[in-house]
Amino acid sequence: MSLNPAQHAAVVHRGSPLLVLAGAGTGKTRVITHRVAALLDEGVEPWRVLAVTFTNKAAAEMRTRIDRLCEGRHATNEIWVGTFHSICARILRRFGQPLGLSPRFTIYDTADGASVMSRILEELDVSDKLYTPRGVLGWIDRAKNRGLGPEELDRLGIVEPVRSVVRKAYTRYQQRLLTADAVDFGDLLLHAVALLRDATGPVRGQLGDTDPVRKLLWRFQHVVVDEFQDTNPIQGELVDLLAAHGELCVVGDDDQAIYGWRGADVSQILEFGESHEGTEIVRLEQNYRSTGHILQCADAIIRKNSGRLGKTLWTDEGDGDRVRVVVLETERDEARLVAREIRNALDEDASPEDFAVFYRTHAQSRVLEDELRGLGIGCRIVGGVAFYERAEVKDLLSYLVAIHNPASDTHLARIVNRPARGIGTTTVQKLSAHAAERGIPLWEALQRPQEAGVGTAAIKRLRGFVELVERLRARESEVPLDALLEEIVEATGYREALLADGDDESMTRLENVQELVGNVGEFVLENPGAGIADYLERMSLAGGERAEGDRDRAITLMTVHSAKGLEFDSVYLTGMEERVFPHARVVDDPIQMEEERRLAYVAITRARRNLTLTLATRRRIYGQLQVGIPSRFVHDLPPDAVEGLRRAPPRPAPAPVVRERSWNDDVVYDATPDVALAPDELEGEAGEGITLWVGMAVKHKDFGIGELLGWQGVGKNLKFHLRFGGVTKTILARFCEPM
DNA sequence: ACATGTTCCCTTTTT
DNA sequence: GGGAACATGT
Repeated sequence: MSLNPAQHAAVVHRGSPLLVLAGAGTGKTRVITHRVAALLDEGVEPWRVLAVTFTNKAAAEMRTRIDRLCEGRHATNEIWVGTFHSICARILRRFGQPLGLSPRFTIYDTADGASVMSRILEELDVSDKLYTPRGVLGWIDRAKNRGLGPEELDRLGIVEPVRSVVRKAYTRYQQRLLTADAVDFGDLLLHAVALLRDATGPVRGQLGDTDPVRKLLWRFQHVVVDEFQDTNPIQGELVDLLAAHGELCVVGDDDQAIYGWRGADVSQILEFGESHEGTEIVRLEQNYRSTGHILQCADAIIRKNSGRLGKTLWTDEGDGDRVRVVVLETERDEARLVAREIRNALDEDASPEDFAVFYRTHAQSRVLEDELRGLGIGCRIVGGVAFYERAEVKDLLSYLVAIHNPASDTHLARIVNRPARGIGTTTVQKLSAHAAERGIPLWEALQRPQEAGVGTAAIKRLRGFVELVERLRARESEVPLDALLEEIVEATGYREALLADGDDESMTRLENVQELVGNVGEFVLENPGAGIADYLERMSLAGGERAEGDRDRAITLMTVHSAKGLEFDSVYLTGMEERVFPHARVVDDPIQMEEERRLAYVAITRARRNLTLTLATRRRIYGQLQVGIPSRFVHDLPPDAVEGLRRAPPRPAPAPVVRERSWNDDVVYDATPDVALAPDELEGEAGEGITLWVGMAVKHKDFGIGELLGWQGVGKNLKFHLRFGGVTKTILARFCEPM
């Protein structure tokens, strides 16, 4: 298939910055890969091309597709393709020494950072109720996303006394990480930018410059950035630095910006033209993915946002089936419906990989997984409670870190008594305090425990531990990584301890340990000669993406966020209720609501042929039964593109009786035979009641007439969120009357 | 030092 | 409802 005119224009444009506004399903990756291939065909050397993506999956796919396009004509492996974080890691390992980092520095994940921070907060002696490690790290992360140091926190709008605490914590945290030869995610970007920024002094570098970092500034003749709408300011600066002497092409879709909460700044794509002189803008609007009806729904959702660059997707493939909306009683009914339909389709020879089930938050996945597995449908759950967050996995990975990087106190402290070897918290605390006092790494304090005032019994055990770690450390260079891990499992007594315990939980842990060993084995197979550092980097940056082998016979369950960039024949978008999607936490903030709307847009545009939106009128949230009403996004869908949904006729004002299962809303589900559930599959019973909807008028005897914003609870505890003029109140429904 | 009990907060979204 | 962090008892 040849490129359409817009795609072609984006591929061949040269000589000035290029902004490609690529709507969902318009062949964005195609444009990027063709552009890179064209550059190589024109004689640009592969090592002078950089392609940056947001996720590892996208990077892998891009590389594969570039390889395929170039078919051995070019040394495509010399192209730099990677995520922001992996590219920064690469730069810092090579050139980070002036910043105090060794080439073998460790990348700390959020949990590692939190463990460092919790000690710092203890030292600072601040209230652990007011200042939690993750809370303070949140501020630090926001600062880092914008390239701000400890002294510039006021630019975040952070006020006293929090600012002082965060400033002190931030300063100490950076020192602590540096002495541990470690960086966190934010540092990867921050340090790389600092390095490159320093190299752009008054003495401008040039080709042939001997300074390695200045050479780097000249290296890339072409830089291509994917998903540019999700970049944060520091990433924007990084891109500008790397493309300082080359040509920059950014690709993205302002309508798919969904990471504002993480510091991404849509204005970078909105204002790219202004900030980059001579920018050429190309719009991709022809959609090759979805049916017309799906696109009509997507457009109806997104057009309500303000501040868009504005695109309208179109297809010449026809309208296709209508988008379905199915209203169910409870989240279990919802899950059963999804499971039943997919089961039927699979029985008629559909492929599992064509199905995806989306939800707003991970918490919603459990019931769905339950019901799907109940019908024998294999599920692949993306993200969620990660394998790599299990205690046993973290323990073993901590052994790897501690062996590889003796300076990493936090990992050493984690494993010193794991499995239990009689080195208790008192002992570890004494050693830590001693190490901090003398300004030495914990590892050194461990070797001279008598100086820290540790008792004789503990001293003996510590000696055993130190010898154990040293023995394993010696093995690092002698055996392959997977063999080393096996030795760790044995030599530390980890396996023995789990076996001795013998209960179900320990057996599960043992299985996880086996799985980790297997995973490392696979990694070594794919990357012969890889060491601890390579594996750990993959773990931390790839979020531990697991082997895709089990993918074939399984359907995919994931949050809408993780669905970005993917497409499926049939998509189920579940939990389409107010306060679920859109999430309760954003309904009062118009800015966040726009992001939520973009999220809905992303979800809808994932579907190729079939899209089903489901919602439950009652749902358990935190174990509390909540009454739900159809999401505003459901209301926004164009009636002609949708089935299973009709407006209820206006009703006379009903009596103000409010009981459980006491409302219907103005959206009614038309049961069609293949979709309907048998009565015995439904939880609870039907009942008659009144109609409630957001925006309806409700009267209260003291406050007068208010506008209904939402509600919570059931039965006697049903409460209304009401706006009376400028004030909002939450009032028990039984004190109110509908108008 | 470890096992069991209790409370709390949680739920956005993740490189 | 449920997991993790804390507290208490042996």
